[in-house]
Amino acid sequence: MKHKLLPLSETMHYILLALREPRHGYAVMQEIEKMSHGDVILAAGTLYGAIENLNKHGWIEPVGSEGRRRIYQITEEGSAVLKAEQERLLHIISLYEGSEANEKI
Amino acid sequence: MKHKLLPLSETMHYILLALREPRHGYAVMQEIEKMSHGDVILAAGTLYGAIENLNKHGWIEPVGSEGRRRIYQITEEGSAVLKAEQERLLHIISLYEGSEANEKI
DNA sequence: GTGTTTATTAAGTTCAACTATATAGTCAGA
DNA sequence: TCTGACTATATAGTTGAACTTAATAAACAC
Repeated sequence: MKHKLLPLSETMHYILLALREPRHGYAVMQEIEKMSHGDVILAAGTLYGAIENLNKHGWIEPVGSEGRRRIYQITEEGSAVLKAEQERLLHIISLYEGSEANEKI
Repeated sequence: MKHKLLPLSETMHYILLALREPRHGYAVMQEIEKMSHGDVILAAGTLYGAIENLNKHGWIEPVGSEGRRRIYQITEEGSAVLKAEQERLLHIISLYEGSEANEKI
């Protein structure tokens, strides 16, 4: 599953995590702020650009709309990417000696 | 500790991890290939550019040389960055429901 | 002595993420 | 009701990390 936008950037990663539930762009922005305890606040341009990009790659897809709002959700391919990303991160964390995650991968 | 090259890219992250031991550029390249089980193979341009950048930011420093080889090692500031990065990754992993790392952060 | 590995440098390209701005609807309070 | 804040999306232009490619050169094996 080699792909040009792997490894996932923090932006892409959080958007995919947020879209495990169907959400429109603005709601994704708010969910990410919440998930990250306010550490990650995406600018509008970054958010909508990334959504367009993820949609183009088939990792998320539109699943309806409410007025101006366009609702997206992660696809099966997107979920597979998330799973691979989780394993990549667990591997990197295992390289920190003394880490609580050691010996897990 | 807000910084322009945070969050750490995979490249920067592996280089810092490799330089917890003193190493020259080429040895860093090999260590990263080994650490990542061959998944991450840095091109020469990427590696030396990143080393220059990390040195400029004070996260690694030259600690001697052997002929053409210039040996670098992580600084205290670099170690602090690694620690922060570890925590960031553990937090993101905790967002995966059912993950073994859940409830750790 | 020819080819491979070691070791570093530099030029030029790509694209995600950024800033900044434009647009427009909704909604609360003065 | 009008003024500002919030909701919601879009787009133009900039920056810089990571990439490809290639040049240079020493050391070593065959």
